[in-house]
Amino acid sequence: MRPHELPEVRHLALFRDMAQSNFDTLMQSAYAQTFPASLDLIRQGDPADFLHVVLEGTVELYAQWGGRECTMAVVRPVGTFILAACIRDAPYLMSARTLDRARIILVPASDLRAVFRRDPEFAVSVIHELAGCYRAVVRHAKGLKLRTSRERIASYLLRQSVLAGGVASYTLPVEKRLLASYLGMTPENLSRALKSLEEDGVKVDGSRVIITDRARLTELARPDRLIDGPDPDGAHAGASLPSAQG
Amino acid sequence: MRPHELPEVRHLALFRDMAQSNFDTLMQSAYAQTFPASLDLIRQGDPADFLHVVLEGTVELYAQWGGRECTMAVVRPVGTFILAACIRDAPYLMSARTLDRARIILVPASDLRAVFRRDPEFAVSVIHELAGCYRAVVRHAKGLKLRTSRERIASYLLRQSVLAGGVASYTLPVEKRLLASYLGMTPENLSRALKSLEEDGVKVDGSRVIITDRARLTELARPDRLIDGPDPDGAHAGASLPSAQG
DNA sequence: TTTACGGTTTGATATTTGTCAATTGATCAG
DNA sequence: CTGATCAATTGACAAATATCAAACCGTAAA
Repeated sequence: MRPHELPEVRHLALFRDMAQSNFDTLMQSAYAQTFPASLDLIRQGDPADFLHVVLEGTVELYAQWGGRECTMAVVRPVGTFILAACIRDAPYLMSARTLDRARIILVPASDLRAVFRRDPEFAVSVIHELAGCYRAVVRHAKGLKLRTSRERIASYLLRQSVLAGGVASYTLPVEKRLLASYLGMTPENLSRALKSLEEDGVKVDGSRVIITDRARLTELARPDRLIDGPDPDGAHAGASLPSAQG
Repeated sequence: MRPHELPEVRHLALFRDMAQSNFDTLMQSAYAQTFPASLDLIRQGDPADFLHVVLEGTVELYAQWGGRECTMAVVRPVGTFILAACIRDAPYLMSARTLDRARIILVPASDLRAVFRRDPEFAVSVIHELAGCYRAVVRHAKGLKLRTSRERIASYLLRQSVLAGGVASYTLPVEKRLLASYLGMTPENLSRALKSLEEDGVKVDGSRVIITDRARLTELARPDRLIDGPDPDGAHAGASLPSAQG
């Protein structure tokens, strides 16, 4: 692991409050590795051996069933994934692959479980992290069940704008087919819906998003803190796609 | 609280391992109450004041947005709900209402937070519980995104049969409109789909389910441990509807 | 520059799903 | 027993969404 990387990990909400000695223990058995783009990191169903921490690059969490697959979340630096499987010592529910070249730290799950049993501060951090992950997935499920495709797209586009500081224009952080899958629709459907949304205050040209009528878009998206976040206290940052992992 | 109730709570995975003194502290500030059917217990967006423990009866967790609503989970005895909101001291993401007359214990969230900070065993239990809740919602989301309506229904009917011990016949534990909402479709859609499923090995007459051709139904449902559960270690029971709450 | 590749868009079409309205059926209070 | 109520079903229809195929386009390798 590189010298500047340790402080970055230590700065994460998950590792911030634990005793230094325990942090050192965790990191001694951990190792960092750089992976090329489009590489499979995890196959759903495999036993959970390592907590993953993304230092650079982007990782997609996706699920498969019966020959189909769908994107569940995207993890960006500095974020962790598959915490829950590690804790339960259970098989991964999701697969993971790199989208870009990515640098990732692998923390052995067994050490993780040992440390939160003897470091109360770390246990509390894990609790907060898990509660946050749980709430993120509940939000995602709410969006899928309560909103139509157009509404999900509108909400997503508006939320990205807000996360970027309320700007009227920005670029999409992911490919459209991935976005479509994340939002629970086909690429074709997304493409057509985006075109139709020009009448509702947002224009998308390539990966460039331009909000032409914020009021109109907001009216359609009806943003809701209980779906779109963030949690009021804001214990962890909102990634470009709500990083609903663990 | 009644004398026989305390041991039932204590027996829950969440409270089983904590120090007796801390359990006593929690229960001293808690109080039990009996509610009539169809009563709203929690409105989404309200601050999380109490962890709820269902002792008797049934509670529905549901979400609302823009005049629509959908069922997210059903909690049965003995189970807890909205743990995550309590921990984060954040607003509830879901509403809750009784389906039957229900007896519920209310544990102040502030005490909860105080206790898991000083009782490592309890902290570990909370971690396990949250990880389990997280995984349950991920499963639910996977089902929604990867399966069609018919497949979700088939999976549900098959899973219920398995949970009941592999029986060929059983009665639905909830009303069909609730089931429809839980599975992400309209009651009309569920009704028609159920009829069409007679050709796929299951017959539903009123609330009576009869599996007429298990192999056929299994072929359609393609049950998957990573969606339908349970987690291999089986730390907590599978309720009639996967009780994906916290 | 040119080609090759993969993402994206578009068109035509089929399927699924939702909506609205009416009817049936079961349950329960009076 | 009877009416009221609400869940469940059914039919007709509309809307949303998926599928399949082809064309388009931007990027990167040759």
